[in-house]
Amino acid sequence: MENINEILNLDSKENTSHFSKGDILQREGENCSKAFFVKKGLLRSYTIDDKGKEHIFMFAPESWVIADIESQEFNQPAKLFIDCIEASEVIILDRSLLFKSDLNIDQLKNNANLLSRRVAVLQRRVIMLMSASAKDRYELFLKTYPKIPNRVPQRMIASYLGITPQALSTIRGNIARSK
Amino acid sequence: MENINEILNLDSKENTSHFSKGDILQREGENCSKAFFVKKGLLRSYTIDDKGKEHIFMFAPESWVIADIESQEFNQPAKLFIDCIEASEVIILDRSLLFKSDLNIDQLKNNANLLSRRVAVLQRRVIMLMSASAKDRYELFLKTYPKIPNRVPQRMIASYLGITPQALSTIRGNIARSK
DNA sequence: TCTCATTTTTGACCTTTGTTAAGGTCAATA
DNA sequence: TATTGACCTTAACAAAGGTCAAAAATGAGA
Repeated sequence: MENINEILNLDSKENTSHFSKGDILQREGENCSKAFFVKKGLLRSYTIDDKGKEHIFMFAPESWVIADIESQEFNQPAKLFIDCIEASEVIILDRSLLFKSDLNIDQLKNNANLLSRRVAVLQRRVIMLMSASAKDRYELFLKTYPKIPNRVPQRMIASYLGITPQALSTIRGNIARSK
Repeated sequence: MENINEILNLDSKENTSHFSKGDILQREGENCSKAFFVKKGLLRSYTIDDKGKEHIFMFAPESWVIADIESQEFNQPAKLFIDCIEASEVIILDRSLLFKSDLNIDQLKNNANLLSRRVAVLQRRVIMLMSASAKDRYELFLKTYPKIPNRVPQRMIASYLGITPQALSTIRGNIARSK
């Protein structure tokens, strides 16, 4: 993702927005033609279900792009909230840039590569959710995102893994005890 | 996905391969530089875990493309098996076509759209796996893929939903009884 | 430092789903 | 017809994870 700035013809100094911890960049139900490139800090996207429970869909630390691609793709109001876990510097990208502007061939190819990456990550996540126990999912998460756990409260990790904070606490207890 | 043939500069008559029910197009561990466009029939991709249990990652009926994008993206041997649930006619696409050949801008944009669709579908699946009960997942599956259930044994639907065939049978029993 | 709110841990109990095993249906075929 | 094998259903029991509640730990502000 290193040259996303170039890809999108953005001068990062001019286009950077600053947000505080807890600021909400996108709410469920809003129009969501935007994507967010994280220069600094940490964002997350999540849904809230019927029972008011949060389900974290992804974390976006430095240099990641985060957006509600499903809703954008089908021209629907946002299904995901996006907010700041830490104070963050963000470049707001208009989604239309990705497809409708006059990008050159290399830019488009790079674009396709970014999307392929995203598909790859999601493929892994689906398989993990289907086949692995909560404990295995937690350990895989620690391996895959070694820098995130220290920056995120445990209840959010639990939410990302699809379990309750209590279950995660128990799992951590078991792991610690068995060492 | 209607004009994928055109996108990939393929003459479908010359490039179509025929397979029988049960034929395996890709095995775990193989090189997987290929993708498969289904002209007719039904394919599936799946993993087999440590305990020998199958986990179906996706179904691909007519006009879908199926491939192990994760492994391709990271240049690894295939993690997924791909085989035929029904006798099928398939166009075998070389993955390199998607990025390395001299595609024009429109083709590349279409390409990006296909990938966005895929991301969108996977986003929905992840959220579903994290937040919905097995019964809700089954009912959503029926709504989302109304044509597939009749063509697929129930144990495969169970495998796609991430539950055992017995659990699915019980759920179906409950649904039938409550009507 | 003290306080208050938030987060994490722990435990008792419950629900959902997995496991194992048995029996039933149906189609292909000897 | 009898047999085989794949698939589906049912049920008893086990295990994983959820729910509820309360205590302990942590942390940000005054």
